[in-house]
Amino acid sequence: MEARSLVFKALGDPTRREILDRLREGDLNAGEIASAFEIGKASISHHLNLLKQAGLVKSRRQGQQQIYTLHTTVFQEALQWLMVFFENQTTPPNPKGSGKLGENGPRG
Amino acid sequence: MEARSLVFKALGDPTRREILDRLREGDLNAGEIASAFEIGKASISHHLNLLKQAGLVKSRRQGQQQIYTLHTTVFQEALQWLMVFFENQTTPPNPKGSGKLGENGPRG
DNA sequence: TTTATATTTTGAAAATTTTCAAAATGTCGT
DNA sequence: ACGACATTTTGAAAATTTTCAAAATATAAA
Repeated sequence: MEARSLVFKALGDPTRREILDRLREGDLNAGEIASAFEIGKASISHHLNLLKQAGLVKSRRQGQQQIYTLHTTVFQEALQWLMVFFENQTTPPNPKGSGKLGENGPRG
Repeated sequence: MEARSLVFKALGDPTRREILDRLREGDLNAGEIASAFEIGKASISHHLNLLKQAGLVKSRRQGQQQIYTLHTTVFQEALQWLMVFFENQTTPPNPKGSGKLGENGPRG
């Protein structure tokens, strides 16, 4: 599947977002991640695999354990894609400027 | 379902992303949107409904037509959520700074 | 009110996702 | 090689999503 769908689909699940959230505080192995949830290990393993396919996490083996880390590059790409929705948006034909771009519009 | 999952799930489908992309250039009615895709009108109506539930678009009636518009507030919230993954991330224990934040890190 | 146009809702099939239990794989310590 | 532990893969059930055709709804025009 295309990279962008994989990323947004991965982010569309609360369990997977919580996994990412926990990884922000530091790397975790699969067991540590699994024990934070009610669902089984196999299910977590599946979620981890989706996150990996999306490029949102990387994993490395350390002895018996598989250690998962956030991989921020893909987050940035998703971020950029979202930002284009503001920066490149042609001015709509609505009455009264709809350019809700924050304090400074596109290009300052 | 929670707002955040709705938004990311909505963005996880290529058809829905293309709908959003087309709406960037200006408002469109349901028929105009549907005719840009191979799939049936009922299916597009369903996608539009999901986008609406996610808050990514709004619709208004104009005569017989239903006109769809981008609603950027929710984009910004998704954007913010993603940004927190950089700004609030505790420095990882990896060797050599992993703060891949672009030219200027968080807080300049 | 009848007819036409635009869109949504309904009901159902096909496809995908989530989950679990059990089996398989990989690594470590003996 | 063997047993214990950590994790993934497999096979299958349950739940959700995507799609379509047909019916229903809403507005407009005659």
